[in-house]
Amino acid sequence: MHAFDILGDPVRRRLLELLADGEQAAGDLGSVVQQEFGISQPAVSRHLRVLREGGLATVRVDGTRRHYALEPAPLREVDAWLAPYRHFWEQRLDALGTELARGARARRQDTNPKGETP
Amino acid sequence: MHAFDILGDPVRRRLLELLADGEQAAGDLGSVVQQEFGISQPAVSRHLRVLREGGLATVRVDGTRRHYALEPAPLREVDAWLAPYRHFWEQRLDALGTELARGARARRQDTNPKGETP
DNA sequence: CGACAACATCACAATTTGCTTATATAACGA
DNA sequence: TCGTTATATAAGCAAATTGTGATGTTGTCG
Repeated sequence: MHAFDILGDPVRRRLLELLADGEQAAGDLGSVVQQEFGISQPAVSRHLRVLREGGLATVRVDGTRRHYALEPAPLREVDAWLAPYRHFWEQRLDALGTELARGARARRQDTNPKGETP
Repeated sequence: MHAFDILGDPVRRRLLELLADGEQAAGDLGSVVQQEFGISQPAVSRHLRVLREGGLATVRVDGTRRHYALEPAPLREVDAWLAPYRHFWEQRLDALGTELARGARARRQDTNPKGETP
């Protein structure tokens, strides 16, 4: 299953948002998501499984608890897929952005002269 | 339908890739995608409809042709959703990246090389 | 040992999705 | 006007997804 498919579900997106703050027990993730979406515990468990199988989360077993952690690699791929479109909303920055991502370590001395925020 | 749902389909992702190069007639998009995925014309038409209804593409009618163009706004939202995760793979670059996004104005000299009007 | 807690899996129903074939619509050109 | 081209819509079907209630499976603890 492609990362985009996995991200298609709002429950799973929420789970990933929760995981962005760091490792969380399945039960803790569950209570949040069950409340917010009105779904059952097995439903949450299934979503967690999809995240696992899609490589978006890893589990650490600790006694009877399962601690889930974010695995960023697939998100990175999504980010990479998005790269060619980024210039549509960052038109004048993409050239420099590419360079940046490649490792050019900024010989910047005059960045953001007007101090603007988008 | 959320942008992530729309991006979940490989045919639609391919269509967007083709549209990244600029406006394309439905037929041209179709011939590429039909060949690559072995699907029929109605199938492609349906995918184009999903892109339209999801706000990812717009159509310009020209006689019997329909020219599709990319509408980047939803992709931008996806990009924004991804932002909180980006530091997982760009740890030492994100500070500069932020600064960049805020208005650093690249010494660009090659804008709009083909002289196209949007 | 026995009961409870934390999670996973099973079995099945309801939707949803994506494809195909057939057909409709509309503009063009002879 | 008629046939052709370009594209969309409709009808029907198969497969995948997501949910629920029931039931496992392991640890933990008194």
